[in-house]
Amino acid sequence: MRIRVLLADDHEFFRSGFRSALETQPDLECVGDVGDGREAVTEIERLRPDVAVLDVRMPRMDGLTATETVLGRGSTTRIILLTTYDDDSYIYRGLRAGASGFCLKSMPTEELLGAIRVVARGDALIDPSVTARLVTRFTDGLAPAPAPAPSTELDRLTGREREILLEMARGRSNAEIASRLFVGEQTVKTHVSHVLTKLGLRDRVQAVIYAYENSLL
Amino acid sequence: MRIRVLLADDHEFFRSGFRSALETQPDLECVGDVGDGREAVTEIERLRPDVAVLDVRMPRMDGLTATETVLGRGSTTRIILLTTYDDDSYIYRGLRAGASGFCLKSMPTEELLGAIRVVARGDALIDPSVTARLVTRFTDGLAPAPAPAPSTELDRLTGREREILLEMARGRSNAEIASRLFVGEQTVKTHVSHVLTKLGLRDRVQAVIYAYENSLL
DNA sequence: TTTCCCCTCCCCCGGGAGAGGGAGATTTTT
DNA sequence: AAAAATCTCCCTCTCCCGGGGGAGGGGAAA
Repeated sequence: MRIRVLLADDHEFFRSGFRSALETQPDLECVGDVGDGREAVTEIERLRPDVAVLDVRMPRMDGLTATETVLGRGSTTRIILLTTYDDDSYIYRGLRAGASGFCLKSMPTEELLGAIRVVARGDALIDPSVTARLVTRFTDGLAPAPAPAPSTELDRLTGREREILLEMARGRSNAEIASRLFVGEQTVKTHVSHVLTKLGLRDRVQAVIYAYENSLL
Repeated sequence: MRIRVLLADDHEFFRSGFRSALETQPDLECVGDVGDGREAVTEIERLRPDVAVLDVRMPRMDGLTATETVLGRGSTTRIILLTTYDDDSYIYRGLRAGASGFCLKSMPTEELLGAIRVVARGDALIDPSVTARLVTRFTDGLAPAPAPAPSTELDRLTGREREILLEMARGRSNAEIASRLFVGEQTVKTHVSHVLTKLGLRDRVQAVIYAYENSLL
């Protein structure tokens, strides 16, 4: 039985190039290719492919949301997410959504085809550049968590955590925050960790960006 | 006489897909494809194609610089620049450089092939969605004028350093910046150090704040 | 009362960040 | 032709950051 693959990418050339690469492989079969995330959801549920290769960034619905949608509805299709550059924040959300693989588009053709076989047999494959820390976070934080409402995210922070976030956003180090708030640096670090985890951010740099983008400053 | 086309893009799939699409067209001919900007310059000057389709983002030299280079040297090759989504900041520079077309990679194949014919006969073509963003960029970029305020410090930075600053401001790690700009991580660290020193900042967190406070984002 | 949640603090550990130094290549300026 | 600037990459070293895991006290809800 050949591995049935669905491809979703908004670049037509990428799709056609991928298709021809798949057709050279006796054990792989491309059952369809679509150009946006909503079509991807529809086709995955209609065709039930073994593996779906989704671009992270697509019109109408991105690959992450598409992954959350189909897996949230109980689909057994394995998902490989494709991204152009390694952006950890995408990867985190993608893995939480239940994606089995995360690859770079610049990856050589053979490796990409190999990745499809890997996830088709049930294994997970993450680009080496992403590390074990994301995997471990994935395995224990594995609540479905499908709807990341933007305004609700902030409410999940406690009062102290919001304070810490604002201090971070002003560019202060943990030690500085600690002395300003009259607590130990360890305490600050704990709060910082919670803030990052709850908001799905990687480090304090992204926390600063979050604060500015959400008009907290 | 067939229209002779040169293609430059760092993604192998994209190039091969594009080539096969071109081969189905009796009036178009792909005279070469290259994977980076410098090769593009070399090949444009050697092969003198009618149209060159250049990805904006490529290793060694980006499509914009390549455009500026070849057109600055008097080449008559028409340039179509390809962009993905998020690099609107480059559009303006691309048009100034004298590019004849500006298209999104997600554009349907037929339209892209049509665009080649359009620019080959001397007309200009800009993707509608690109135009839209260009307009909004103009309209809300009018009020603040040429921004004389933050100039003194900022223009002490070299071009590369400004690029690095923007990358930092988007929350990217040194490794991510390195892969996006196709240079080594050591190089990025050097630039980052220079940026911090020149702007009198302590770390990249403060660099992000600087970028937001000075409306660089 | 028991069970949470919040705030506080501790340890260990890996990895990234940034300083400081040097060096080669290319291009531009002088 | 020589000097300066820019971009690239290498090394070592220190320090902060963030994850994992654990723990105690206090207040609020069950």
